[in-house]
Amino acid sequence: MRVFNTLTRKKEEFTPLREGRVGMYVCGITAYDVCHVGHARSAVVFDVVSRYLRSRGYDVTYVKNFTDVDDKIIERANREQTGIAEIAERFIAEHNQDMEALGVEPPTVTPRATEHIAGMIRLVETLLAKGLAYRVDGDVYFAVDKFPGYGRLSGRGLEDMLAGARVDVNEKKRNPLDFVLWKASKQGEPWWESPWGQGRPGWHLECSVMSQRYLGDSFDIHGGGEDLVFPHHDNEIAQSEAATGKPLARYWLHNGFVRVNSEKMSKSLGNFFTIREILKQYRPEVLRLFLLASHYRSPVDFSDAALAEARQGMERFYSTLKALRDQAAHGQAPPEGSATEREIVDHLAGLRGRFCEAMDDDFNTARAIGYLFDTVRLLNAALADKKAVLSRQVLTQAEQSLREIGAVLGLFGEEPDVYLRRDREAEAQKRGIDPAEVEALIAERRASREAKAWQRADEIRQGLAARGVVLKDSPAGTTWSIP
RNA sequence: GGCGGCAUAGCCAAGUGGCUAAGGCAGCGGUCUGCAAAACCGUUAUUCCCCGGUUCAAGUCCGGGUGCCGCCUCCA
Repeated sequence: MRVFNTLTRKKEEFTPLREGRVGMYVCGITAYDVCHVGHARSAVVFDVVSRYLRSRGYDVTYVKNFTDVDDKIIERANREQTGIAEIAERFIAEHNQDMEALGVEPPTVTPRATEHIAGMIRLVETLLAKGLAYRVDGDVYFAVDKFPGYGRLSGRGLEDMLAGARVDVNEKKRNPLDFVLWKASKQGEPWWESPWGQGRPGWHLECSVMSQRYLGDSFDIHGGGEDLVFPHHDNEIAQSEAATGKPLARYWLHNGFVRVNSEKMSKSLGNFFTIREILKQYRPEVLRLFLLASHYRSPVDFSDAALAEARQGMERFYSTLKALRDQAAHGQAPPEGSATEREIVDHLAGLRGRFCEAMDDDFNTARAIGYLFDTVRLLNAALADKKAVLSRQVLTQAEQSLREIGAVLGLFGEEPDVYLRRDREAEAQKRGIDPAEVEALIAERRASREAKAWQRADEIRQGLAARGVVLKDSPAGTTWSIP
């Protein structure tokens, strides 16, 4: 298995510190607002990473934190005349709902910053004792020039950064690039007792403490969005490694951004779509397929057209899954294996290998999904071939293979009938189509067809088609969909 | 200003120097169908932004250019 390591900017062979086990830490959200599609990407990407590692037999400990004390939380709490705990609690609950809806498996541990204040104070004390930090008026800062190799992850040296115009002006800092470990709380801000007075932790500190607490001084994978590379992850490295003298994480993985019209989706730009807003319009797996159809490090452009395309793809998968199941239920189960059956069995036997080959190459979900579509095409061809009746055994095996591999991507988890029904309901609602009316027209058309009144039957079909409703006649009756 | 990334068909997108450049969506032709839809078959990039170089061989490596994006401030 090879993974791209931000630290070296290369794909490297993945070797965990302890055989058979993987410790993974991913930076989670600051709980001050509902999650948008950008958060969904990070969550889905690392969900798939942990699912895949587990499917390869690793015992994965996945830690994802919640930042529940921070300027923005304080700001919102003040605005709403409530406490930061209430705000954090509320948005953590909202986050958890969104993740569950998206089919994201809960991480092994989901620690919160405020549960680890004591550990943070200890880490600051260690850094002070080692002379890597200094105190000013109740604040404690990390002295970046005392840590050789500061900025290694983002690939910038101190000189590079100082040359940049945009550095924080703060009189208290010895070096403009120093960052706060602990800050004295102002009037009305939440605070904890510390050796430096009443204060609160700096943002970077919590991840250093919580990763160490749950995964040890050194662990295998540290992940997050690419915007966290600098300064957050560089600062984590500085704090942790300065304190322990050991490398923090072996592999640093960063997912690319979700864009809107070629711009980063973000709160500050205001160009974001919340997860719940999208899930009103599309099945959760549509969003997952959209996100996983590109490599996790590439940017993806979010748009309704892109989601609509992913929806078509999911429709294709579920239609095949449904066809496999329907035919297995009604099939006559011929005993002898035909040439078509042998071809399918051979193909399925190799599918897992191809899937792993793609995923082993830095979690190439896009390629993996391509292989799944190959399988679908082969199966559809066999299903469409009336001469080649497939045995129940092969049909079931095909369905199981698809589901088993899909599960690693968090796809194909629904019953095909349920998926297709719900998908249609959402689409009907979106377009203001009344299902009862459609059913009534279908009944009228059936009567017309029975009377061979083709003109009226076609009129109904075309009328519905103009509104996006497509009818499909089969020996069992007429069904409808909104492609 | 400093640092970094990306550029592959109408669109999305994979592509680890070497057989015919995955896959999806959309389109077109056909099979099937009363007509359709779905599905299937066929078709859609002599070429991978431009220029130069390395190599027997480059979408893939190197240099230059152009365009887009990100980080350097909270940010997944």
